[in-house]
Amino acid sequence: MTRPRTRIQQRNSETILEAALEVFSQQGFRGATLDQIAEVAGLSKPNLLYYFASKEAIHGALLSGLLATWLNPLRAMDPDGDPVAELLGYVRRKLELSRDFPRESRLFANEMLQGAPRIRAALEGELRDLVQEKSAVLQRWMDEGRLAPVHPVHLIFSVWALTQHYADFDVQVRAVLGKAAADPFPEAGQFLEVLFRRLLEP
Amino acid sequence: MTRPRTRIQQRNSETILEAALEVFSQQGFRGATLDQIAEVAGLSKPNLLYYFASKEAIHGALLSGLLATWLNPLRAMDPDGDPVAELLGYVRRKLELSRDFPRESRLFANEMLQGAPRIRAALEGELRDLVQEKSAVLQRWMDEGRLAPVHPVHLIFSVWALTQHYADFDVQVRAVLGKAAADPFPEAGQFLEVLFRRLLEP
DNA sequence: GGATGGTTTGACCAATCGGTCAGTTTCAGA
DNA sequence: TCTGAAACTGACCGATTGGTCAAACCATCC
Repeated sequence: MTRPRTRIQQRNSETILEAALEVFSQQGFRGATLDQIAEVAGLSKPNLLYYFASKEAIHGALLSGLLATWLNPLRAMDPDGDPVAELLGYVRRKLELSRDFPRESRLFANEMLQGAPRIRAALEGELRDLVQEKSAVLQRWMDEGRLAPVHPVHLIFSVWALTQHYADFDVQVRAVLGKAAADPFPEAGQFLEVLFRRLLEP
Repeated sequence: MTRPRTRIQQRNSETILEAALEVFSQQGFRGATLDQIAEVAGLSKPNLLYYFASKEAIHGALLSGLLATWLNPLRAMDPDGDPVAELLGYVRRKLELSRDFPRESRLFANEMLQGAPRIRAALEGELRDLVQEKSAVLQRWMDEGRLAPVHPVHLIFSVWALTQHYADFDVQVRAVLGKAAADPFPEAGQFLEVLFRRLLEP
């Protein structure tokens, strides 16, 4: 919450968070060490702790704001737009997040695997409320016959699962597709569009 | 690989692996400690190391065999069966794995998030080969007009993503659905059947 | 009862963990 | 150029880590 004031504070805080994201997203909270983060950041360990009070504080700084970024694409789904186009747009934006911010996705996944000890409250509050709100919109679209009927909450789950898979299980995806296919995301985008069109077009 | 001989060895080996699964699946390899595992197992730490040479050995014993269990449902997909029924059967069996063995799923997910350092070879070998084989079957079914055309490998990815999501992100699923819905799996099963029917029925 | 081999443990080890602190270096503004 | 605050560091701390080891325990068969 503390706003960096000087240029040095600004730069070093960002450097530390960037390095911490790299390490936390791969090792999880307990598996990551301050020495690793310091080395990646190119700073000394005491210097890290000059900018952040503790390991927990660095992790917390990364997590806070992450959920918001994560939910923005869903929030942007317009109740007054065209149902299929709106949902396909949501899927596309979510997939772009997986492509452009895979480490953030893995940080989130790590937190989930550990039982979400640090963001459970946000899950049961902010996240739940938004899903309920958007589920109601989806349900209305289905009632109006503009979207094929399906369980709206599980529909949202399916968007999350299908898009995050390409970030969290990136190694597996690339291992299966082989080294020939450099970038799996264009294909994934096409596949997901087909999937959700067939699922949802009335 | 060492086969337990006496009854005590049998029992304690199983107890240790059971406890290790509990801890590794939640904390990841680096985050887990032998003390935690020993406490969960109800054994002393030196006694753990009497049965397994090292922490790495315990983790390795869990991972080996896991991939096989994980791929069995896909392996069981019959090239001579009815296409839609075969794939829906695969989805159902995979979802049952998520329901009955969520810790194994999370152990696997943890390994993926870390870049699969210990099973990368198996991913690029055994896993890749099986997916290629089954993709060819799916492609043939599509060519024969018995399955709607779609990228076969990404189709398999989608089965993995959608089913494993209910194990790996269990906390999130339950947080969103609220405490009212005790068991999300029946609904999930129905949703996935609808999804794959609409996607694949010609 | 004694011998034997599998089983268990308390005490211990070096290495690493998150974190502290006294003190030094660097920088911005007057 | 001086000065005070900001930035940085080496050395260090107690706790925890994975792992070792000699000694003790225990069940079984003679």
